[in-house]
Amino acid sequence: MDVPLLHWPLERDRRTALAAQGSPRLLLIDADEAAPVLVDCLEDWVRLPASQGDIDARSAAISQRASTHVAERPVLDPDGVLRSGSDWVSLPPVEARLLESLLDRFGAVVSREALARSGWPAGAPGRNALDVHVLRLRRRIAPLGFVIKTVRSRGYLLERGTALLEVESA
Amino acid sequence: MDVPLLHWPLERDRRTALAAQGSPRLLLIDADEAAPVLVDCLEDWVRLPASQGDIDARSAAISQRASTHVAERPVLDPDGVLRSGSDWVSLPPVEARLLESLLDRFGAVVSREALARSGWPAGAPGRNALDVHVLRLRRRIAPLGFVIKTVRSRGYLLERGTALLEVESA
DNA sequence: GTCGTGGCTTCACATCTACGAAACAGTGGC
DNA sequence: GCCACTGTTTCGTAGATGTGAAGCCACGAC
Repeated sequence: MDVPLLHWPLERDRRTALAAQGSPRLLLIDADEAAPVLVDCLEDWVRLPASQGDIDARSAAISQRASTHVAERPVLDPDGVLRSGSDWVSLPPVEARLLESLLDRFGAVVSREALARSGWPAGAPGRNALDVHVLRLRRRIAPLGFVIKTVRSRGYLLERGTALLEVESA
Repeated sequence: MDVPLLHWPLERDRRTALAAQGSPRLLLIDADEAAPVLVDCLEDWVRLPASQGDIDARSAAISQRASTHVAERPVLDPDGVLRSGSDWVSLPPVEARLLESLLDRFGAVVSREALARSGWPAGAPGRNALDVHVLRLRRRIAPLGFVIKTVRSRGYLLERGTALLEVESA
């Protein structure tokens, strides 16, 4: 709901990071700074000084757009392409099957056993294979704004990322 | 290209009309007027008095969004001429048939097998012929701003190129 | 507290396959 | 003969999958 406010051009890197992960953001620019070039619909800017009302209005507009543009859950088409909004990534066969399971129970826990069965119907390979594929899957879907949470000793759970916080500490 | 400017709330009806037909617009609101609630991505507003620079910046952003939102795809003549806007390229027979398939499923994956069938209805030549023709097709359509993405082990996908960084070699 | 262990994460590596790209050659129209 | 179109060979590279090992962390035993 809250749209992160950041100063422009001071927090240029943060803006780039947010844009890359498809998160909404509102740029606050100084009185004498040139207007930034917007990169997508999830961004807006206000020139300082600005009233709280204006800032709130623009935040609300961005939030609304974000909810229109970014679906609650992604869609996995039969070709292994995972889509969310206008973004997409292609998933290799094993990961596509894993994600299909997670998507069937979006927001709920899927046990490791169930995941392994859907990933390898003919029987799982080594014990570690599932872990590694979950790791790879996590990295692949991160740009779309989704995360796979671990529920220790229970399984995994797919949900939307919290979008607002993360700025990379490199 | 030009985004209509209209006064808010004076031209309320005009705004409604433009919104209804999906046209972009920029609202100019008086200093003491509350910020309007935006209805879609093709709208923005500035509080008066505003610099021409700010107005231009927001106009440009709206224009850009408008062009992004319109799922523009190229058109393929029966003669093998591919058109997009005012640009066109002529495609040789095999490549024209390949592109026709990709265009039928614009934005979605087309399998290599399906492509091969449409390119060579009588039967595909060597395994590599498709790769080479996709390569040639890519180079041919690049100037029009379209790209063919590879979805490994699944097929190919036609979509619009991302950036507008026109490289015109004279 | 500390220690150990199971559960999970991450990296490094090996293998195999799919794809990309250049270079070359044959064919046919003009 | 020149040139566009087509197809083939060949080589290089990036992606997909699996395995082993190191490390971190929570939690219970002590």
